Amino acid sequence: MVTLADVARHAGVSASTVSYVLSGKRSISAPTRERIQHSIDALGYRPHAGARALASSRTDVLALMMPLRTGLYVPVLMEIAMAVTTTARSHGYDVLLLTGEEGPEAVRRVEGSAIADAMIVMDVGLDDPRLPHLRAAERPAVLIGLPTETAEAADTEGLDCVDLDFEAAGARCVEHLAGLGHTAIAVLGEPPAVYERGTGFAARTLTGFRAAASSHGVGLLHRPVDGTYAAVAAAVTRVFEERPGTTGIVVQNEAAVEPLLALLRHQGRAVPEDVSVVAICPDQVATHASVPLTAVSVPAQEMGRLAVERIVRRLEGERSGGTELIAPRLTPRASTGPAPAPAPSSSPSAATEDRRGHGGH
Amino acid sequence: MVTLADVARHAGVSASTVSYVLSGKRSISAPTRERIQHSIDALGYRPHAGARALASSRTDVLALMMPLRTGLYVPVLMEIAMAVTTTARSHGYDVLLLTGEEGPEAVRRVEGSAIADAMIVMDVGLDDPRLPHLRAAERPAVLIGLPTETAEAADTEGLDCVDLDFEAAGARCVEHLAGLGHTAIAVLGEPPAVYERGTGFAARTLTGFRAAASSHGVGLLHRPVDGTYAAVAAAVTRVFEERPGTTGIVVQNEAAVEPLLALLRHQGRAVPEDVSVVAICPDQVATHASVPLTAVSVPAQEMGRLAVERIVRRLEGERSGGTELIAPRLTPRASTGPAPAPAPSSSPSAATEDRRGHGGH
DNA sequence: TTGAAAGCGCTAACAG
DNA sequence: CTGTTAGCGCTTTCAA
Repeated sequence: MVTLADVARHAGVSASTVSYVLSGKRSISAPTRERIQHSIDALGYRPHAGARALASSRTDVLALMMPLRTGLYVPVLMEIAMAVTTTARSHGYDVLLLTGEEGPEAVRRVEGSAIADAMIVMDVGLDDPRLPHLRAAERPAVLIGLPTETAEAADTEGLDCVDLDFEAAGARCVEHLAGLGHTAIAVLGEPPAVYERGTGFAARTLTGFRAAASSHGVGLLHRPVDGTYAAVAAAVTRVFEERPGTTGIVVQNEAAVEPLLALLRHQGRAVPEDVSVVAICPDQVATHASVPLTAVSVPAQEMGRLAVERIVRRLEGERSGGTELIAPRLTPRASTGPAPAPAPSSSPSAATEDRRGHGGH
Repeated sequence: MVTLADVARHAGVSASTVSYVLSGKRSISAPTRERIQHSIDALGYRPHAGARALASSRTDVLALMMPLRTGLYVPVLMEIAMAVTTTARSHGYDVLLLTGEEGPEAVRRVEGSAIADAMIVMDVGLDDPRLPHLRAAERPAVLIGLPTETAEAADTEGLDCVDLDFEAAGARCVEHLAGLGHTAIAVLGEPPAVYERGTGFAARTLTGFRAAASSHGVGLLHRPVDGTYAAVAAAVTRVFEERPGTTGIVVQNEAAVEPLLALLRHQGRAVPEDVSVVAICPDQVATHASVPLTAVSVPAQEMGRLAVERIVRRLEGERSGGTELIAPRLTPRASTGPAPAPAPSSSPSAATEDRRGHGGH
């Protein structure tokens, strides 16, 4: 193995000089620098990561905690992971992948063993058991997600968070439909398991849906669904029985998109003439669906990139930056249109919540 | 930070004794061991990964090279990655995730910087530029995939490989259909890009398709397709124009599965009465398809697990284990049945290759 | 069964 | 602008 000492000898300088050429932490005369650089190339020298970590207390590694739990849409996670590794590399960092359910234990492991300089934490839950450990930890952490139901109630003290503003995203979807005259809307949400474990983004989106429905006087039904045709069919069928006047559907569940469109087709409901559909999903899914979908895009890449940039800044000494929410962007496509002529009478009175009807349909 | 020296002091022993308790590399009297263990717990000691790596030349990290290139089905990759991290943890290893197109450079980086003890390499191409570097490297590597078109022609000297036997898998699909009396078969393959860059598994499957078609006297058309409805429709339509007698379709492209089934439905071709469909895909996809698919399953988890177990054995001193192919398992489901009554005359003469017909249809 | 001590390869004062 | 030197925390001979 080629060591720094080898390079120093080869170049006829001291070890520290070589080290400083590598780190750039003090100025070296052009001639020596070139000579050293030449020796480095000639010998094919690479600094030993462990030695460097020991001496400098920096590993140049970021830990990515990505528990892959049921109900999550894998391609989005993967896209985030890719963006994280790519961005990290461009800043000189490698990425250690932590999946699995180690939870708090993994946090302690990273911290205690100095395995990574910082952590990026995904799939954040409302009462995430990792958070106390993250706050207590020396190393900085950034969450992709928020551990709260609303952006305001952010119990985010000492934690950096990056995420899509799902609350605004949910509201935006409802607003879009309300603006087109729809007054009865159904939401096909993430699988039940996702809500049950209190996943932050799902909870926040729901908050947004409800707030917008309330303020626009729109009726709203919310149905978690697994991403199977059967589950979607059951949910949608029930929705139309319970609220025959439903003309707008918001779907926040990538796996449910095609089943939904197939079902509507099957039921003879035209999109968007009979039913308008808005999705919250990656652009890729929205544009490739069998009907191009009006959608708020989930900017997976941007989330990964922002998280890394945030953490890198913190590692460079910057103070905690609090919460950074990406503003939702809704792109109108072929799946939404004006509400069809309404049934004879109707007098939408006030806000409406799940399973609590409001008069008029 | 709690160091080994702290523990030693706390327990009233020397540093080396603590180290040996941790590594178990020499016998320690029960009393001292317990005392030390108690100190470790009391102080919350964790060995410093960098220091350990420096002193022992072992990092307890495995590098996973997973370039995410276009045309690959992400959930399968993710499943492999998960299996890798999980299995690795159960053996005491962490996983460093390398995506991106660094290729050979990444291999050198891992090797030179002693960043990981071994590498697991995915998305192996026929003439993969990383291979020479892997052979030259000190650290062991295992490929998930084969860099060859056939299992025999394995230019696998000094490389460990783990994979599904895609060649046998391809053959198995054709045999299954041939056994049901189908004599004209079409293959919907991976996206063109996958073949163009010489991805090993796609090439090997094709080899298997062709060999089986040849030996069973079955006509075979092969069409790479992107996973879009339009691409599938174009390919299938052309197939039925070129070989109207086609009654069997093999699909090796997860994204094309639903578009294919939708198209057949749309064309009024019943599955399996008019057309039998066999897939090569994860069980998950086969069972959740709108028609449960007869399929050779892609055992993503098993591949990841085997790769790690293989590499762990090598790190423990075992010699290179060569190539290990998982035997394909075809599960009959609802998508295949006997070939429909054939057109009046036919005299299948001999083997048939892509785009070269054989008489009788 | 335990200790003492010499590094592993690098960084970062401290000196010049 | 460059060299000297003292560790970083752990493993592992060599001794006892």
